[in-house]
Amino acid sequence: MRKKTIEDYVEMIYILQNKDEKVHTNNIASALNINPASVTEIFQKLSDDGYINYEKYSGVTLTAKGKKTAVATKKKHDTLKKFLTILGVDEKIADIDACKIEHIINSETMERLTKFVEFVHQKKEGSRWIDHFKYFYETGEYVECNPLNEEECPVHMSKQQ
Amino acid sequence: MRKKTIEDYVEMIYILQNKDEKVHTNNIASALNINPASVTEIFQKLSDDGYINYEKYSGVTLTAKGKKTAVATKKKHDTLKKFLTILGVDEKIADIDACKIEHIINSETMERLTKFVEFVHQKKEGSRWIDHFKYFYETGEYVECNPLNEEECPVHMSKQQ
DNA sequence: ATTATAATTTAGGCTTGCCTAAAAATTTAT
DNA sequence: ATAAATTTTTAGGCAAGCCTAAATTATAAT
Repeated sequence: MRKKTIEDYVEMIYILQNKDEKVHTNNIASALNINPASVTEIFQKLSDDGYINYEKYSGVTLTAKGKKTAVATKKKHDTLKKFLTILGVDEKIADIDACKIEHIINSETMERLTKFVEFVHQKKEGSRWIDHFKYFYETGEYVECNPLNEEECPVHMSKQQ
Repeated sequence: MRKKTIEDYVEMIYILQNKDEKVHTNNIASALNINPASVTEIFQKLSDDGYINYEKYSGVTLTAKGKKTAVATKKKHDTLKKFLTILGVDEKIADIDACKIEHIINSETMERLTKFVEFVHQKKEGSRWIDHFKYFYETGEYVECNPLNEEECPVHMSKQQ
């Protein structure tokens, strides 16, 4: 599996913290599929860098800095996932890809994607072209509906019936 | 800078090969901003893995396998870049992000993005909602044009004048 | 309270992808 | 054709991110 970034760990601590308050070596180890001994090293590092409060044999909690990073990362993740889902990517795959892309994407790019998701969620026109896109994806045919005769557009017909 | 993948190297060899036929240690080193000594190591590895033909002190050329990988990677890159550009991401940033995403993105996701780009390039309706998106991005306002009165839509008005 | 079990940490090791410095081969200039 | 300059390779080193095995600490069961 891919090497994990600081963001991966902080994000996962954040997620687990909402269940258990204190997060332990083993939780992270099994959640991220790595060896507990490695988690100890990582805890040490995250602590040095000010992301977590760590004392041996007790669990860890996020610092303010850690939480900020976690929230930002999770937000990116969620937006990316939504975005990919809009394009029709399977939810599981969207999740996996979001998890990779969230660490490398430029912030301007992220902003655009975020706006795109917002835009599409404004419904109406959004859903209109999305339907066309899906039809295009499935059939390869690019159909344009006449605004004056939208009811006759094959893309929308099935939905309205 | 980020660690490079096999794909990075193969892709760059492919690009340089179109200019010079034989690609040398130094070309790659300066193009990818790493040490020539490191390129030698990488050449050895790529050769072992069957991506290039390599003989010491002579340059390298791509094998069929190498070329296939290169073309596929470059195609992904170009599509991703186009895709981001459609969303309004600055071209330079789009290039950088494409270069990162191309190595990690799932093939199903890539397929969707590809179709999306094709779809948008079918013009007409594509450009219609894209204009709306841009307007939304810039003003924060979601404006919907009445299909019966499209000429009056503030988003399109400026374009038509 | 003692023992057994489980969790955590330490210690040491491996691989990958880079680096620098020095050696070797090749190319260029005279 | 030889010397100088350049390119390429070799050798050795380093940090990151993981691992296993063994030691330590904490927890649970009797």
